[in-house]
Amino acid sequence: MMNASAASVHTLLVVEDDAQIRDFLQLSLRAAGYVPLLARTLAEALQLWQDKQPAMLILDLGLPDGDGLSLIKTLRARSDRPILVLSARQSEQDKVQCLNQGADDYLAKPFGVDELLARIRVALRRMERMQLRDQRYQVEALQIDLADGLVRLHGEALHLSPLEYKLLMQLAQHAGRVMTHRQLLQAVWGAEYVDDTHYLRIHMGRLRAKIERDPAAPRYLITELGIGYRLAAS
Amino acid sequence: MMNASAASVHTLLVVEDDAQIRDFLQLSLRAAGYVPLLARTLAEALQLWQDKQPAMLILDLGLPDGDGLSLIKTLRARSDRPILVLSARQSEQDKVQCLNQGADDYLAKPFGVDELLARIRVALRRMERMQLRDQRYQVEALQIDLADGLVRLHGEALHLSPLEYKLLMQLAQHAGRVMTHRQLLQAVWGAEYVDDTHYLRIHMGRLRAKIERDPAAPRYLITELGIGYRLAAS
DNA sequence: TGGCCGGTATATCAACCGCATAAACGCGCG
DNA sequence: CGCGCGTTTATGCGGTTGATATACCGGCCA
Repeated sequence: MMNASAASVHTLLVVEDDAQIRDFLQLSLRAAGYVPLLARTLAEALQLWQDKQPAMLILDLGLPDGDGLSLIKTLRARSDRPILVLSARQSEQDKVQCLNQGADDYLAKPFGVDELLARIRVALRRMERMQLRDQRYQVEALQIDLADGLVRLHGEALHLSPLEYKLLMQLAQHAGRVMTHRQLLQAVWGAEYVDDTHYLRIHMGRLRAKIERDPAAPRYLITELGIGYRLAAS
Repeated sequence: MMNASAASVHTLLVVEDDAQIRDFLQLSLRAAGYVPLLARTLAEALQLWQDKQPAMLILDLGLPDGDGLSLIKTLRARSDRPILVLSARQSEQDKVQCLNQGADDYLAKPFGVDELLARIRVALRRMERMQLRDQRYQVEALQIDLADGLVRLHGEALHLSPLEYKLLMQLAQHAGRVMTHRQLLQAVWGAEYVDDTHYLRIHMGRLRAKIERDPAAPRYLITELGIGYRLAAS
């Protein structure tokens, strides 16, 4: 059985110029089960944001190379992900300005780790509710709602096992493109199972039995010989 | 600063026992274009919440007639609307506890009006993105009124324990969609109970005993193996 | 054409894990 | 004290999973 917590590992972008605080944040976040990405400057932050697409931003104001507010505005324009601002400044005006520009929360230094973690949790919790909203995949009679966690065939829901569901979601997220055996095994079973293509065959078979009208001549779940599998695109 | 347009006038429930602060909040909020509803006690608050369905809750901790935390848990179990906590207590533990139980923000006294307004704006802004769903749920003989908190089976109201009620409301709010064990535990028991799935099983069983005609073959309360539960949609 | 072979699909079955249910316990409250 | 409710403990059941075995299918070559 796969690890449940592995599914909800969040990547957090931390923008902080002070090396000491940066280390402190890195350790705390990692200890709490997150994957922190560290940036020292706004430019670096923007790069990482686009590159890694972290779940949220933790931004320390007062960076050397520019105004933190501009980063908030920029990111808010592109994404709905949570932004939490840390700052040494206590002034109400600063807070109001940040919040108005699109920040979701503002935490003044000095703060406790526990409060920081709690506020991160709040932000992520809320985001998860909104996030899976309009992700939907459809080809012919097969329809996959990631939001509802439902898979429909000719309109009526069909029942998948957790593993089959994971597998199908994985394919649906890269619909139309080939996913290699290794990729699928890595994503569904974990890194240790990367070579056991055997598992894949079995469960692909079971998936086809439920999804395909004629499993011997699959219309949705295409096998790419010697490479992997692919979910047909519209 | 411009006012929110008249089209989006928001009703805010303010729970505050100190008359002076209450007046102050009332005036400030009204001046900012909101419609404040005032409550002195938890009972009153609960009543107004069900009655008027305000857009969010602003809760002062330390009320005379009970624990504010319980109100947070109760409301969070029934609704996704924002909860902002005000408190004289500065301790980190208080903050963490509130945030874990489902509060969206925590503002320690003394605070400035502008910051309060900014944080309210953030909460409402975010909420508007999430579309609230219908306040009534019905499938076949099962009918749930989220507004007045009534559950009917074949037309006649049936009695649920507070916990069963919370559980069912939570499911009804996301009717048709799978709710994970973690989500349900977080919403009903709190963030600390996120891993105790056995609580869920037991109380789901009791819910089914009251709701389902044949609990062994549930029609409304569907279990999604390895994932969570789902209230069947029409 | 027929046989071999790598890669792939299906069948069967046992072990295990997650789930449901029952029943006992503890606690607050009238 | 007895009642209602939430928690804890115990136990049986069924679905899911993965191991093993067997059948398939196309390409290649003699």
